[in-house]
Amino acid sequence: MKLREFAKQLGLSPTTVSRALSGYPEVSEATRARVASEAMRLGYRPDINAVRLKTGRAGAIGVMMARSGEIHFAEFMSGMAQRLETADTDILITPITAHNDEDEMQAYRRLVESRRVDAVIIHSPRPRDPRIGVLNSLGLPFLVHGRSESEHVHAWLDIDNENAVRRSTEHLLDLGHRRIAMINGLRGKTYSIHREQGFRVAHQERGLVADPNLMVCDKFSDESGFRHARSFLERANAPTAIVAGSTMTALGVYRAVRSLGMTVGQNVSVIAHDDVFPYLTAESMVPSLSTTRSSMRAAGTRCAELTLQLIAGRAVDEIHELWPVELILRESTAPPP
Amino acid sequence: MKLREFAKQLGLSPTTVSRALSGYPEVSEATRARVASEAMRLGYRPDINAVRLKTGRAGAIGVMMARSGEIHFAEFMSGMAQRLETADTDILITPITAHNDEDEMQAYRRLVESRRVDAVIIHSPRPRDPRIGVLNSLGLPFLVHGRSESEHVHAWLDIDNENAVRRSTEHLLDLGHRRIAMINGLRGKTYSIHREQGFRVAHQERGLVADPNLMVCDKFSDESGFRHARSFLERANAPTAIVAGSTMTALGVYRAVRSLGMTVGQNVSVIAHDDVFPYLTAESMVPSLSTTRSSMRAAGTRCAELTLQLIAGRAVDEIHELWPVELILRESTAPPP
DNA sequence: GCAAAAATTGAAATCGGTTTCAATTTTGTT
DNA sequence: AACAAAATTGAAACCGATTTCAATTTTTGC
Repeated sequence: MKLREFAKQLGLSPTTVSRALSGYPEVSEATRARVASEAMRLGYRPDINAVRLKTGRAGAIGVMMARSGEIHFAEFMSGMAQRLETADTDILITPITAHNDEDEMQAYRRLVESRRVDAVIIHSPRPRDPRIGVLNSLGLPFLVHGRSESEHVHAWLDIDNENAVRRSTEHLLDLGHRRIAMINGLRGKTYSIHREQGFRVAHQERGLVADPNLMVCDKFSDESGFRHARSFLERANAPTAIVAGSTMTALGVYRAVRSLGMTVGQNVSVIAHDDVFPYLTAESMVPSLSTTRSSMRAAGTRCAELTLQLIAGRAVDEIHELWPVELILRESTAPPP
Repeated sequence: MKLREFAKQLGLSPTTVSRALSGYPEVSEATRARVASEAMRLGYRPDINAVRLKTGRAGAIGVMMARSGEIHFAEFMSGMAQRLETADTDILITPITAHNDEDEMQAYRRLVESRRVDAVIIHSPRPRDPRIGVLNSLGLPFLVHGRSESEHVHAWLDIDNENAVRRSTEHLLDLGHRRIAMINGLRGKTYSIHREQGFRVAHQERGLVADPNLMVCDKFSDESGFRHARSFLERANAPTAIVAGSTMTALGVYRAVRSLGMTVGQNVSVIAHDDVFPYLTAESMVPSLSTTRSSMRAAGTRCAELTLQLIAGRAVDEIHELWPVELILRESTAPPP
């Protein structure tokens, strides 16, 4: 059903009907109500493509998806979707080849040239992330999930990674641990750098120095957790505690500890960052895992909201959110043996 | 840059330029080449919304995303994205409230009425899935990832769940196990029913009967794996082997076995279905996990391809693919003690 | 060399809405 | 009751492409 036809059935002009449905003030309350109820009854809904062509709004937010499996992706998206459900805004997934900035930026250009999205959200930035400059010069609004140190002001939402790791490290130090290892995220990402910073600062406050030999960067996976934990624990002067980058990493760490005949929470303490996945919960691990917690889903919801504000014209330099992280102590952290 | 302007720069009419770019035959090779190279140089790209309005194609495939965390989601999407990268087709995520069919069908109606997608992909169907009838009557092309027994013919791609579980169960029976438990997926889903069927058939072939007390349905998660495995293993007449629904479930099962002072691959055998997640691999578990394997990512890629064919007009009743599942034996399965 | 056929190009209509601007009706004021 | 102001409605232009149909140019056949 088209506007023409629908308007004719109502005995009104397309103009009035359009205005009634889009909530313009210059249409009488009576007609508005009638139009709305008839639209519902007859199932009329404007052709989204015509609306977009005319208004110039794409009605979609783009999300770049690296081809490599991103474990956080589904939760974040699900959070976004929840907010956008009522905003008449779609989520557009654009695939990009992992670790290829040139490719990704080409994809942004395409998106802009073809007016497919009103804004994009980018993930896991690095301190000097070239994407930010490109997006800036393209004039495409964007929100960074994470932070960058780019000279261009940009909207961002990040969790307080530095403080998170600082607090978990302090907790371990308070318990008496002195040799603490850290299995960090991907090298070069801002969040990894912040976490490392938190790790160092916690040591420094107590006049200690974080041992560079006990710090490693890698992707978040069960396998990498296992491999690095094992390598740490087999050393002569093995650490008594491990800070893990994610619950998935912690899983591998637990396994490594067990494989050496030791017990988590007894011989070795473990603490990890938890993005809250419904299928893998820290409290159900054995022993239950102490974590710093921050919901990826909530971040997705909020990022969607902020991006909508961005599109609506809110100033970029007003949009900066740093989320605190909860420290949740469970059984996996205890004084050293 | 608009078509008008771009055409003027080339000294051609918009008509010719449009034809050249869309690959129509009635434009000379020389002009086509010139148009293509100039478009590249000047960065001209048709406004996607205008194209869509005119052609009536939405240029997008819809995917319904339940609000609950779907662990498979990211891998599947990533596979889809890979295929669609070169097809000028977007992926549109539409959020739906989990377990609320009415809501989901309302969402379909909205999608159709506003011409937002050319087709949708639906997941995890049930044998008599009401969504199929609705989509059918709406005239919106759709592909089912999984299968239904709906009276309406529909395009589908599924993995051979029955055979997968049948083979893993046969393997356990061959090893000498006689009390085998199964932790299945969500009750009512077609895949759970097929898996249960495979479990039963494997028993029947050998003149045995699958014990209904050793079969349970639940979501795929570490926690549910633990809970059910524990409940099974604490019984008087405990099973000597467990068939788990996913690697995530197997994780919980492993944990349950250990928590009772037993060892996987010694006191208890475990086999699971593996959808191949990059962050949790069966071979790196300890002991390495025997699995039936089928790549979720590959399924996503193929579903995207089939959906494109569907949009291009391929007959629905031609599109049925049943994928075989690999059986991969590792250390977690061994003869009963 | 010329007519007919084939190849190539362009003018204008169209997709389905939104929005500007003008016209009409209603309300308020004296 | 008469007029100005405010509220409401509608006609027509427009968003930026595609595509029909007609016009022009080039090629072919004899």
